[in-house]
Amino acid sequence: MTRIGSRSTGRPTLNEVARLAAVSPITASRALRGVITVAPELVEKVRAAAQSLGYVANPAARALASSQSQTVVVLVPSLSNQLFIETLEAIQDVLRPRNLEVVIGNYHYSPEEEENLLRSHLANRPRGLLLTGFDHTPALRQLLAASGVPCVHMMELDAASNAYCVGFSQVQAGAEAAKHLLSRGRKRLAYIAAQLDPRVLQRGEGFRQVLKEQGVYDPALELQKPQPSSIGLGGELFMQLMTQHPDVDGVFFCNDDLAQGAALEALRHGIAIPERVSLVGFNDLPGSAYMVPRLTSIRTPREQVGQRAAQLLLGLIDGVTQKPQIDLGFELVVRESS
Amino acid sequence: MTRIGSRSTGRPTLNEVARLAAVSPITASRALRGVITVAPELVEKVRAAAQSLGYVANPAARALASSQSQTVVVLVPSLSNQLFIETLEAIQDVLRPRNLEVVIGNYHYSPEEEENLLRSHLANRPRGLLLTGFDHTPALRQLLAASGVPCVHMMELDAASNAYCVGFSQVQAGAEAAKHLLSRGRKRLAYIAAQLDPRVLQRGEGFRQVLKEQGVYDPALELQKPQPSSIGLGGELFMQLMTQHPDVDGVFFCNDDLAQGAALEALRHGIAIPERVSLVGFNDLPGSAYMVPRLTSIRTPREQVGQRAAQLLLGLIDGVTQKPQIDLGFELVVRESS
DNA sequence: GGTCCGTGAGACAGCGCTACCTTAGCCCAT
DNA sequence: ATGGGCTAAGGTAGCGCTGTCTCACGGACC
Repeated sequence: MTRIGSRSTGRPTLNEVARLAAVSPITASRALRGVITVAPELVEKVRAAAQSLGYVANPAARALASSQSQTVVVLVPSLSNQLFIETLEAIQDVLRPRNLEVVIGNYHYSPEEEENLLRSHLANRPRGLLLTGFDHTPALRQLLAASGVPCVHMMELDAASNAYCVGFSQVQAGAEAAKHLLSRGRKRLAYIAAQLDPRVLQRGEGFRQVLKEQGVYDPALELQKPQPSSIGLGGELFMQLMTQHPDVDGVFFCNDDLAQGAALEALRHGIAIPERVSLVGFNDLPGSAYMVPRLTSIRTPREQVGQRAAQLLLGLIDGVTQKPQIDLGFELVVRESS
Repeated sequence: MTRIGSRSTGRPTLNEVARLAAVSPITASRALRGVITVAPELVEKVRAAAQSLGYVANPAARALASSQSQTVVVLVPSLSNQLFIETLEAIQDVLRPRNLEVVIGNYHYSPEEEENLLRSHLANRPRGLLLTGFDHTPALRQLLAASGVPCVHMMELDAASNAYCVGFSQVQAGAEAAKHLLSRGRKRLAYIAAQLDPRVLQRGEGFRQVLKEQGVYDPALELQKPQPSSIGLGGELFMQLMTQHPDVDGVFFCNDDLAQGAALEALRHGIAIPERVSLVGFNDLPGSAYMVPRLTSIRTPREQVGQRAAQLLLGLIDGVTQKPQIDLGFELVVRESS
């Protein structure tokens, strides 16, 4: 039994693995990482030794020595929105097999909180970053540039910048909703939005542009609230709209939970959907296909965004040149509500 | 300009802070951590120096030297279930002010995946652990005991073990649902469940026990499916049940999404709720209060579970003796569906 | 007036790993 | 036979921080 130093953690170290495998510590390190050519039989010996000791590398020591951790930081504005959960799952599916730990940061739609989160997470020297959208504080941009850590932005596109991004055009998606409602012969079109993040504003902008082009835009029919979107709020805003503007015959919602709440409230008040008003939601969240009536929505490729963003990031980490912009589009799913 | 070693990261170190503050590095370390008495004026000098250099401590170096990181690992079976999101948010709210980083692990309802996650996360020497329920592999229990890391179990109670836990009695909650339906004069009671995790099984057990006591238990009226619960599945199972057993007059669902799907499907098929069948859900998820009709449900204290579990863990970390079991109860919320 | 103790500050060494440089051995070309 | 280039393995020296021991100092006590 070797004497264990008072500050030791008591668990097996790389040195012990190396001793058991009768190689030098550095060879053991290389064998386990598989980075530099080590004779196959030595690799096998080291692997066996590590296995038999139950060796697990100390990430802190590794990070300190290499000044780099095996983590990827993902910052999302919310976990309550099912949207980001599906994206996160897809990211994990891509990065876990590469032994990268996914660290999740939730900044609650606050750019300042996002900046603080990034600052503290950068201290861990992550291998890569996945950020949501482009709405960051100037200080965050500086941190990002100074850190030199590869970064991919998700959910939005920005042809103007040369940043790496995976997403779709929120403006076009909003426009698509407007065109669809117009194609159904609807003329008095309203926009109900909450949680006014940049993407929601872009959707509204696309919707508005089409209405203006067709000469049917009425700013009085826009109901935008900063609070988080929810089923309850959707019902409330919808009834408010229908009371103040009974002639409205089509509504676009920035998120499906609002549309679901509206559909339920319409049902409760006997407002015929789609006969009197057509509803179009956004994101095609799980419940929408089962509402009464089933909701028309714009399905957004959130899993693919996560998957492709993670793959793009892996490429950047490996130093492979990558196409900076990936547009994954969106899909209008027409159901009974329109 | 001091020469920077080739392996240096280029960012300010504690040594530089100490030099600027004209104290020894160890004093700077103590001043910034606030652990041992350092003269207040020195603390101030060190703080100012750190501030002016933009110093952020290197967590890897700190973890290596102290063989302890500033993280708390939370393992949850799912992120898709809104339930755990609210718990996670509450945990973060308690631990972030204490400068503990919350690391989230999702094991997708697989005990084996949970074990692997814990194994890899223990390598980081976390300050504490928050686990969901008591359904762990034997190897996980061993890891846990061997690690000596403080641990709190969430969502379930287990009076038999001496483990720390914060939750409520799933069995009693199921029983409560049965009693409520019986109190409404219902006799042919069914149980619809999916995602058959231990907590779902316990709810079913409580429900079943009451029915047996009242002599109205019929095993044919239990519909249990292992796949994830969802609105779609709830509608499907409900219609299947009503087709095969048209005399059913009350249904308890293990989760609200199933109940929501059932309510919508009932609406579509003209099955009168609650006149013909009463529905009782579980968890009181966001949409349930807005369904048509509004759903009766059992509200579970998920935010409080997160909050109290985190607080209990903080106490354990600080070495304060704690009451091992915290029962937060649940609340039957009666609405239109029953 | 000397001893003791408590307090605040510093010196030293090491946590476990990997970057960097060096060395040993081999093959091929000359 | 000799030299050069190449590959595989090892030696050395940190990465940046903190645990542990030591020391200097001042006040309290006999």
